[in-house]
Amino acid sequence: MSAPEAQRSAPLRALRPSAKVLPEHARSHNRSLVLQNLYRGGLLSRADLARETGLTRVTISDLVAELIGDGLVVETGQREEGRPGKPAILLDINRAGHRIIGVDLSDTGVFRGAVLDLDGGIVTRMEAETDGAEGDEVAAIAVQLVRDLVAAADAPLLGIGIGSPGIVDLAGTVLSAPNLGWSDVALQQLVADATGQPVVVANDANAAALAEHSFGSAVGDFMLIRVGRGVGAGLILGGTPVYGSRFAAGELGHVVVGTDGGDLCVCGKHGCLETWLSVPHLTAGLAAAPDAASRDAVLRRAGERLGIALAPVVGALNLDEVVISGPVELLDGSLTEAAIETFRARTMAEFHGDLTVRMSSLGQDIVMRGAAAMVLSGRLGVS
Amino acid sequence: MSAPEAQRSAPLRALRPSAKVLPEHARSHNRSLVLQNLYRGGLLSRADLARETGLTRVTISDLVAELIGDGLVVETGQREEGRPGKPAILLDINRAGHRIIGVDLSDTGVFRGAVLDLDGGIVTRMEAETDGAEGDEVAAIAVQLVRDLVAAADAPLLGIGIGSPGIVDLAGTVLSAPNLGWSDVALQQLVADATGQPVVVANDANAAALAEHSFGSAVGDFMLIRVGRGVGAGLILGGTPVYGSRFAAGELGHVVVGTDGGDLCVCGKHGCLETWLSVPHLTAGLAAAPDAASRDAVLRRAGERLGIALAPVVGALNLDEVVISGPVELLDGSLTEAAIETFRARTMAEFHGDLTVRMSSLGQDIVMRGAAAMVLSGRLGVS
DNA sequence: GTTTGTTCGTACGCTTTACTAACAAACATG
DNA sequence: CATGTTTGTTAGTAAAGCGTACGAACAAAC
Repeated sequence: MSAPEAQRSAPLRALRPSAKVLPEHARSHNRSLVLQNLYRGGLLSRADLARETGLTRVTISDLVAELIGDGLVVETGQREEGRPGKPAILLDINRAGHRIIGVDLSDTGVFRGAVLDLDGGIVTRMEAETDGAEGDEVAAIAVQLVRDLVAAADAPLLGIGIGSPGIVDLAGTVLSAPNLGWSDVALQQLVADATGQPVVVANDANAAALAEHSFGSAVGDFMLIRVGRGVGAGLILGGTPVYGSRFAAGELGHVVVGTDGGDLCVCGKHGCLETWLSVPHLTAGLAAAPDAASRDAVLRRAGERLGIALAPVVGALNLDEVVISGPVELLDGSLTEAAIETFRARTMAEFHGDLTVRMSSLGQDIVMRGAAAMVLSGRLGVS
Repeated sequence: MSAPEAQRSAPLRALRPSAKVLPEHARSHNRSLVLQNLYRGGLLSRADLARETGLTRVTISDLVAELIGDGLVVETGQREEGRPGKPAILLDINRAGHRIIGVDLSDTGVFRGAVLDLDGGIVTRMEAETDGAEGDEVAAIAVQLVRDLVAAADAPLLGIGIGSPGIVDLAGTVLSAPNLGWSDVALQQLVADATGQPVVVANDANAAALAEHSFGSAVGDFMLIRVGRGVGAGLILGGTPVYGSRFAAGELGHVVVGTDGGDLCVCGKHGCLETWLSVPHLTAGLAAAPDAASRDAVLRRAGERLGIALAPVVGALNLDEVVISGPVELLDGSLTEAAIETFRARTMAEFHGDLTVRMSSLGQDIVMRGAAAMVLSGRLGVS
């Protein structure tokens, strides 16, 4: 869900400077590998981990000892099985011992946040009305919400994740978010200073995509289309989010779709994807429709436009899946069906026929949970 | 340039199995790091490399000794400068001591190959007519061409790179290339068995994109559009090629563009990108045009369609650059101009205004040179 | 009840890797 | 000629993972 405007001089993403790699980096990679296996499967023994990772039992024991020392892993008892041999000591991530804070700044008029457990489950919810505030004022509201959440956490925090609208660079600075009146707001720094916790900030659609990747059922390469006040997308290729050279990847809302005009958009163009698909336009269209059939036509038209926009992107990237996130009552059903039909009619089944298009199952909390997934990914290397 | 059909049950790209990392992997990474710096800058001393990479002089000396032992690096004499201190011994990649073989199978009726030096310069050219052969027969022609090139090489080979039309998986098997009558042809294995050399096979558009990345002026994230008998694309994000989940990334030729119909395509749909942009369609359109003005209109219409197709892709990925490769007399000029204009009219300048669209400067040899770049990348880690 | 085989986790020593510290060689400058 | 600088190399050290070996704990077979 993106802002209609962004600053022209956004910094270029630094090209991978090809840094040296030391053995200790390998160590930290293997540490993450252990955590990933524990995170997914859970309840594995050291010997299981050795088999799973290819590392030796000795190395695994060493890594696990380190992780237990850091409080990230706990022994949860013995495996009770009728197998011969010494019974295994089961390990798991210290799920009860840590919490994550996830915040969603993308809603209109309200900031939503939560204390989450390591599985993305919500422990405590909080909201803060923004009352049309802008700039520093609304930033202060966000910081206060995070402070309240930190105070409400019932276990040590792993970190704080924030999904913000607009363009966000890799340092967690919101380069531009017109809806909040933000321009070059160093949100990550701001919240880190206020709480002393590790903070990750990313675009809300990217966060949502990560949630679908971590907690939803998305596998492989996929794009998440987020429909709300605007239209934005988050993209995950090979397990890694795509940010774009100027951090504006997924800014699809103001791309013109089709060659037959369309409504005038706030950006000045006609036929932007937002003029077909955004929630305000959809609800307006539905309200103006006299009967059920024409309401269905509104939804189908929007779905068709989505399919038209998807075709070249899926063609270029050969995606596995497109996930749609937003109000179910609007998006599920005719709209999604029309999108699929249109997409299929416009691409070659041999290349892209196995693409699946579906609604997200994560509902309203998708950004908060995605923000939590960002923390998991950053702190544990779990993806 | 891709095949109109591909098999339906293409294998899914294996998802990163999250392998363990050993210190020796770090070593090989640092080895590549040294080679990359030498490859680009050239003529650096060990101390220079240490400063450049952040590794110590000791480690660099060790790595360089290994690389000299492998014949990949040579000392090229002392630096003659009026600086105090011991004069530096300059190093460079052993450019004269190695050759690469690059092959382009994407042309109609002829396979083109070359012996190249490490900078992508062409030392010896060869061609082989295919005379409409198909299947195993045409594969044998390709293998023989490679054999002849190997025999013609005047220095030890670093490896063999092949750019093939169609869908190619990571193991170098051509899953599908209708123009050649290929289906599941293990080309890499075939050529490796015939020559005993390291072989890399990839889609021709991906190879071309890599050439533009390595030898051309493309920086950052970009897409290369290859216009020939068909239309295909190669995509490089963050310095790495994008293959797609079923290796069909870049298969844009049979995506329908626009919402106002279009000519009937061989695939059965109307208005595929190929029906606007491919060389056969362009030349046919130009031949049918009565005067210069209407010939220009043909080119502009094609450019517009390209711009329409580009808009959602660039929007989703926030690319820096789009490079077009193909017959200059058709593509450069009105067509490219129209593509740029159309693209700008359909996206937000604030997000994607700094996109550049231009012709490739690598000409006809782009695929062969890209194939050589694949070898460089695979064998030296140079990208 | 004992033996056998299996599995688990750990102790020890070794190899690889890159680092720090120190030093000789070679040059410019005063 | 003495001094300072830069280069490349020679030790010795710390980290990481491996292979081997071993004790502990259990099931199954006799």
